[in-house]
Amino acid sequence: MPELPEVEAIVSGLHRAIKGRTIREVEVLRPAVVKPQTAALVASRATKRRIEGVRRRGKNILIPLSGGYTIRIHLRLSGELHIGDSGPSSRVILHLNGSKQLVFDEPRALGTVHVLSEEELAKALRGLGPEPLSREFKLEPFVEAARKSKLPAKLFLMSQKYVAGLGNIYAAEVLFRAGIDPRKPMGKVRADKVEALHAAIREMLRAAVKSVKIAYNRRKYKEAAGFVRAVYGREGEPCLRCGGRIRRIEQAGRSTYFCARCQR
DNA sequence: CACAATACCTGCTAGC
DNA sequence: TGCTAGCAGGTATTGT
Repeated sequence: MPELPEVEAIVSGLHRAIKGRTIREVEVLRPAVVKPQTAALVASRATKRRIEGVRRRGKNILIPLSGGYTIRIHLRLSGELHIGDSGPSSRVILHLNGSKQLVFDEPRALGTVHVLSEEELAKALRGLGPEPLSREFKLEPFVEAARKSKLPAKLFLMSQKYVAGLGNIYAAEVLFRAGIDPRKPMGKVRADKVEALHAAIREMLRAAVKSVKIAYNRRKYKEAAGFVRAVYGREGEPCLRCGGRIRRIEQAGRSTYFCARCQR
């Protein structure tokens, strides 16, 4: 379900709600989501620890605890994280003081919850590219990495290596904005288009974070990213720019939507 | 090393 | 109605 803007909205809501609380008990209902760790390890590392904050790195949700360990949650495709009641797809429940509980729901059980030492965390996040909304996301290194890459443009963005946080929807949308064919090897994309891509990533994500936060604050989780969709999920429909048909192709087993006339 | 294929899971929906 | 095929906002691991 979530890409950077959705994760950011979840994180900022949770930060306000649970910072400073203590974890009374950890309930792992589906051990598969903590693999390769065990329920016992996760519980022993997190129980009786204080939550120091909630933050985001790429699509990872990070909850640093007193004592040096950090909870790392990845929602993958269908994970959700909220304060409130558990249900049939709840996989992990963190019981907090003040009779609140933080519930990790994941119908497909692809998402993960781990409790990591500083060293393990560094290793888990190694290889993640810069945060697109931070100063670290500089134009020059991005252009240079692009020039050297043979990956199709869409996979370049999805790899998380050159910029963190884009997923299937935003990768497609941003390529449409920059007028880049998702199949084109990144190294063959003209430099001015790579620059346009860098700008589009920042602009689009900044706007998306803003609107998704507003939507989440109103508990409207469904329509959150709706406004960005110029191409995603619009196979056969007219391109908003030229009127041509939006196409759907498959890349690395995932759907890619684009306008073959506007993206070259 | 780069890159492609596959594994990991379950639920929903469009079309017989 | 009931079944099936296809698809899902992701990434780690395995294979070439």
